[in-house]
Amino acid sequence: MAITDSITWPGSVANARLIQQELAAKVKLTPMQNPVRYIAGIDVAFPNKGKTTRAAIVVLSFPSLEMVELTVYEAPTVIPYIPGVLSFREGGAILNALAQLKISPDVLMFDGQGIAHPLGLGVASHIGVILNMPTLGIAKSCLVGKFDEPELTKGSISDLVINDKKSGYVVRSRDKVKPLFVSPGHLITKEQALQLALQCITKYRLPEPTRLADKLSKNQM
DNA sequence: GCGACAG
DNA sequence: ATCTTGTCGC
Repeated sequence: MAITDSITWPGSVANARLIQQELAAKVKLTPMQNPVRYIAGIDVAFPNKGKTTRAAIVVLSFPSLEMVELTVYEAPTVIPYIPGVLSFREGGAILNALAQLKISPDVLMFDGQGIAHPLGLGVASHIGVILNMPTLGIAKSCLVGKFDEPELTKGSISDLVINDKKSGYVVRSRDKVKPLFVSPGHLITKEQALQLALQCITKYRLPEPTRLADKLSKNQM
């Protein structure tokens, strides 16, 4: 798919936060209008002791969840992991990987947060605003917010509350596993993000898009 | 000052 | 996240 934008390190964490603040103001949680035919799963791994940044993307048909395309993009790692500014570490490689895609997905699912972020701009929201397309975040742990532990059975859900606002959901995707943190990224409602996540969960903890992207990023396919 | 902290 | 093999639990 055609990508014209890029993400580069702003020089400091303070500058990164300023940019996040600007972009966060552009996030729209309006209902996704078009039907989802293709959903992409995106994840990034750091092999070679972290020296290499490898972004992996899989495109699945929806709701059948059949893999129809996959791509990987590698580059030297430039930014260390700093909580809160993850998208600047992974964003560049993700955009380059997306540019290699032949099929244009209708929505992008990320391994990380959407708006459930200190400044309201997790990696899913950041990429969504830049590309002006629907995105959602599926994180494996909590970054910000309060929540009641969901029941231990698969399908149990509780609200993720940030600054007294219901911003996303905590989802038990399998019996007795650590819950997932679902939040909308851009151009999608939190309810739609939850429904998409639920429709992509099969027999594993992670939903198919990010589960397969994770495997691909680690050369396990 | 202290603790928390996506991947 | 990464480095790593087998192994315990459902």
